[in-house]
Amino acid sequence: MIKVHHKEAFERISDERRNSILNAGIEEFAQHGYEKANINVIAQKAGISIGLMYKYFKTKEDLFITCVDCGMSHLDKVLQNIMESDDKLLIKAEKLIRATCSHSRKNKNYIKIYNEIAGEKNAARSKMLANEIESRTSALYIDAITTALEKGDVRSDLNPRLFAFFLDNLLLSLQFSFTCDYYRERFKIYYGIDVNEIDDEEIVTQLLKFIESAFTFEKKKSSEDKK
Amino acid sequence: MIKVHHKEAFERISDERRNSILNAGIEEFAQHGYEKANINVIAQKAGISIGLMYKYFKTKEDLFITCVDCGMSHLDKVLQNIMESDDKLLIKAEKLIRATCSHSRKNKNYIKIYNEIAGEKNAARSKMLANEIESRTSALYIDAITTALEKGDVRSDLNPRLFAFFLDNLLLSLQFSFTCDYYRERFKIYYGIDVNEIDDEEIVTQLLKFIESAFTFEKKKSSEDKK
Amino acid sequence: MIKVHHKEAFERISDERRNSILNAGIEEFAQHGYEKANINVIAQKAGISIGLMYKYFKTKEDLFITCVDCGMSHLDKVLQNIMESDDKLLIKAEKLIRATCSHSRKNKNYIKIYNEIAGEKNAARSKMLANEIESRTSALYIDAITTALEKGDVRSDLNPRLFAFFLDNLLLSLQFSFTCDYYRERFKIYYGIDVNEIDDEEIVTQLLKFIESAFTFEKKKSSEDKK
Amino acid sequence: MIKVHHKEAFERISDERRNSILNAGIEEFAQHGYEKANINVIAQKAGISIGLMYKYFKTKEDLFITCVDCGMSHLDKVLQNIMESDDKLLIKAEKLIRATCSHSRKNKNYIKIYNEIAGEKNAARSKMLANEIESRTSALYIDAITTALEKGDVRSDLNPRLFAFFLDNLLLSLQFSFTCDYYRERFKIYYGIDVNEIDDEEIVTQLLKFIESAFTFEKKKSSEDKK
DNA sequence: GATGAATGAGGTTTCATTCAT
DNA sequence: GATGAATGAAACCTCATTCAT
Repeated sequence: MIKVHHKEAFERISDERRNSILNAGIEEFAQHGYEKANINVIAQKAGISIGLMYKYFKTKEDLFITCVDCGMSHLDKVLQNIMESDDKLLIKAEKLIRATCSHSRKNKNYIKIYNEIAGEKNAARSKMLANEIESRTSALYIDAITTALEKGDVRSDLNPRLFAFFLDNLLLSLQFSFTCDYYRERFKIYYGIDVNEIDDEEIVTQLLKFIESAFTFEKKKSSEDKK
Repeated sequence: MIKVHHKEAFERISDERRNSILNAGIEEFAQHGYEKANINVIAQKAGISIGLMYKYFKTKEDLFITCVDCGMSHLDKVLQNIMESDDKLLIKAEKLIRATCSHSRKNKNYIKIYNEIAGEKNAARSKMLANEIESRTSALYIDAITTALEKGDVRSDLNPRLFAFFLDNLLLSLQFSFTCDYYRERFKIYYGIDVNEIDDEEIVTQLLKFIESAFTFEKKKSSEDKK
Repeated sequence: MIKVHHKEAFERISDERRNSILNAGIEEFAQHGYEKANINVIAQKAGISIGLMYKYFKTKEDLFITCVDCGMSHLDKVLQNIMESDDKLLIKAEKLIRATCSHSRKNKNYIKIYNEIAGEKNAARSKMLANEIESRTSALYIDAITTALEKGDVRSDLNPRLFAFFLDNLLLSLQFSFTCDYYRERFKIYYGIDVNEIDDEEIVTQLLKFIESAFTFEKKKSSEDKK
Repeated sequence: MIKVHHKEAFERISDERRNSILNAGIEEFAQHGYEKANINVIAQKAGISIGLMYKYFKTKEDLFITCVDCGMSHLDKVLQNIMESDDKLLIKAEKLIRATCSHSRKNKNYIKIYNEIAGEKNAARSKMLANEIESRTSALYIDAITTALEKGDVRSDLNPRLFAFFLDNLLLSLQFSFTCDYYRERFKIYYGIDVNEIDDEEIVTQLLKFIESAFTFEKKKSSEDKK
């Protein structure tokens, strides 16, 4: 489904070399952002010649997208695991929050690259990337909520697509707050403490409360609803 | 309080020219991002020579930050208005959501610039920008929630700083979804419809539900907690 | 005799302003060298507008030459005083050495400007400057030596013009060693101590010995010449 | 011992190209001085692209210093040869003077570059360059004089470091007088004839006299000291 | 006379991409 | 397949000089 962004040659190389290239690329793109990342440096870090790099990827952009795909597939696996269980929605939510915390702390570069594409200025590329990255996740969330809705596990008046969207927004922002410079500083301003000096438990608890209530609370219809 | 990032000469010019420069800068930075934005183009759009541009700003970075400050002050005024009222927290929240929608639709470039700094890779600059931009907003949110907490208007077991943080995360993500290419596409994937082809009312309603419940719901302690 | 390098207007201004301009120019040119010196900065330091600066001088070059002339005239006065006395050559030499030391220590910027023109790359400008600056000095030296030669005060086989040249070379190098970065470091390498941490007496004594002998020694022709 | 100022790539190229670059650089820097020298012109003269130039040198400054080192090493070899002989000091001096004359006439650009660094305004760079360039020479001179002193070949009351310094000053000034515009004109003013229209013999003879006497003469202590 | 805003050519440096070997 | 030397367009920034007021 997802279009590949590398030349054929890239498929014929050893896993070791492939990983070495992807890791070098991810590191460089995460550290400096797309524009300032330097392909020649990536090739050097990966231990291959720049000429060979261009045997594997037609452009810098293709290398970038391939790195993005690689980073995102990691995240995807985590989600997939959680979402395919039989847990109730709120159990899943808790798992998601915990997974978000630990994954963000362990894989900062993946998140940084995610943050980089969140700033993408090119409409066409945005479209392509969003579809590659968000389709599966969004479907998982929407399905889970829809199911919960059918089972009566959540309030009946919620729009599953929008609630899925809100939920992901919260997780997305949290991810960035763990890894990206601006978001980290912003978190510190809100919470008062640097994200690296806290125990995640308080955040998990509070965010879970926030989500849990949002999903389960339902106003009594009777009285007056703004009228 | 906030350090200025322009030379004195910039203060001596006519409002017309100042705005022309800021608008040209905001447009260029919003469209292309910091790295690819071209100072010569900005000068041209603003109708001044490049030499003069450097009489006003020492570096491209300074011009950028000045544009950021300009864009952010607009947003700030909107917030200030809403938050200084006597409304209850949830009324404020509703106003905030509505303001976020309309402001985002009207001032796309400001939001795009905000998105640009959210991707900042330089730690020092991130710190500086976050403090310039988030300090006031966060204080307003935290205060409002704390007050509501004291009045018993919201659930008693919430952490005001974190709930403020979550609230802002939702609004932030919403803003970006209205304006930034990647987020817009992501929104479309979740909601099914492009953000430009919808009426905001459904979003306002749903997000308000989400927030309202999160803030007011309180589980009965006694009975069964999980179990 | 010396061509002026300023516009008429420069002659009509007050001494205070003239000095302020010259001092600002001398400082800037001494500190940064001709190429990197900034006329706008000089005008600022001098407390006048850049427009006015160009009412006084047609070009940066003219301002520079005027500053040079000003600085050199100071040195000239010192020399004139010493050389017009009735002292014997070696007495004059000692006075010259002492004057060189003290003048260099007190008027670093003049010497630095002198050093700047010693590096002049433009042949025509070099010619003009050298004639403005060296003519009088050289004449004084050559005359004094010629006179001493006639009186039998110095060895009979010296060429007065060349010995004057050598003498001035020694004084020139000494001046630079007191003030110019490269020469100062070079002095330190030779002498072992920074020029700012020494008493001049040892230098005066030794240089005087060097010169005195050079001027007065005369090998006996007859006897053994190297044998 | 001396830090290199080029990138590795510069070491891997052919002698022909290396020389072509160095010569182009030396010519440009000698002709126009550091500030006005144009890297693009150097690259063009050397027959390479500007991009490649920057593969060899990180900055204009590094290219300059490399050119300086190259030029200075030539001079060094000449000196080394003369100073390592068993000749008496004055024989060495004569050889030095003659070598200075002929080397200066043949390698004007090296001397012009030397003159350029003698005008260096940056203290740190001055220090570095002086130590790279003057250390060896000064040591050779000081050693030779010290040895002569021990053997009784020179006057017993001279300070070897200062006399070495004076000697080098004379040679330095002579060098510049052969090649640098300002010094050349100054020489003409002193000697009456352009340095390019004379036979060096007179200069050699006279300078040797000057130095010889300075080094060997010793006043009788007893009799009259001044007065 | 005096101002200083305005100009714009020009120089250093970066880096994606090509191609001969 | 693999190399890495080579290219050159493009961007930021400086500053001598002009000129309208």
